[in-house]
Amino acid sequence: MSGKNLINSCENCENCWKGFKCLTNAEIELINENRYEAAFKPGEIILKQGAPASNALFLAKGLAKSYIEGIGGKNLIIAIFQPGMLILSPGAYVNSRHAYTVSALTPVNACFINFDIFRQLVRSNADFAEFLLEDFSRKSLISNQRMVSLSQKKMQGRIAEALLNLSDEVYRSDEFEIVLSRQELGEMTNMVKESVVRILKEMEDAGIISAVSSVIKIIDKAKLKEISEKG
DNA sequence: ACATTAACGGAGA
DNA sequence: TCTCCGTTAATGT
Repeated sequence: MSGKNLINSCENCENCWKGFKCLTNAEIELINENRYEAAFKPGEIILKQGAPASNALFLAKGLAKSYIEGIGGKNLIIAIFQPGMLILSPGAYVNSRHAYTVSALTPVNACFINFDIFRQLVRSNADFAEFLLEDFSRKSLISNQRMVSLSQKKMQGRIAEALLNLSDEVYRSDEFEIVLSRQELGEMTNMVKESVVRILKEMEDAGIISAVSSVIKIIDKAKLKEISEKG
């Protein structure tokens, strides 16, 4: 960790969580005074599954993955977090433990805010609370949908969905340099890395994508969508 | 339709 | 050096 290039205030943070727009100046000040920003290198653990959840976390810079350390040492990647996103461990309101591990995929800056402060704002500001509810609900919907995909789609469909997701939501481009390894792509789509390699090659041979090491290019997006939807 | 295993070369620590 | 990654092919369920 290093202490370079930290944000000096919430007001001038371009990547602040949109929920903070609901706060009064005094409440923003409260957040700012209780904010602990830290920098992480790729691969470093930001939140550890099972450890006490005493903070709300905001990603100010970089990309991070959340994953559940499952059975037999197998990981399941839950989500990719981007700047501006709230990372509030679902366990925070339930058992005060992190339900999943969050680690940095790129250099990351993250702001920690004491959960008691966060909870205080939820109680005192209804708009803030409602925004949080919407944020949480949206993540829940996505999670449920992913459960269906992982359990009902075949490998091609799962990979297609993951690639479309990365293209549309994370990189916002049809050509991107993926920060995930083939192993991690497998942890996202519930398959072994060998299968990931094989499916990517099949799709490449079919002219749907190009995947040269970490640079992925979507050539036939319509076809990829079809594969994703058909399962 | 998948996982597993083995084998190999390369990158990086 | 050792470990992780990407890749291919053969084999197992």
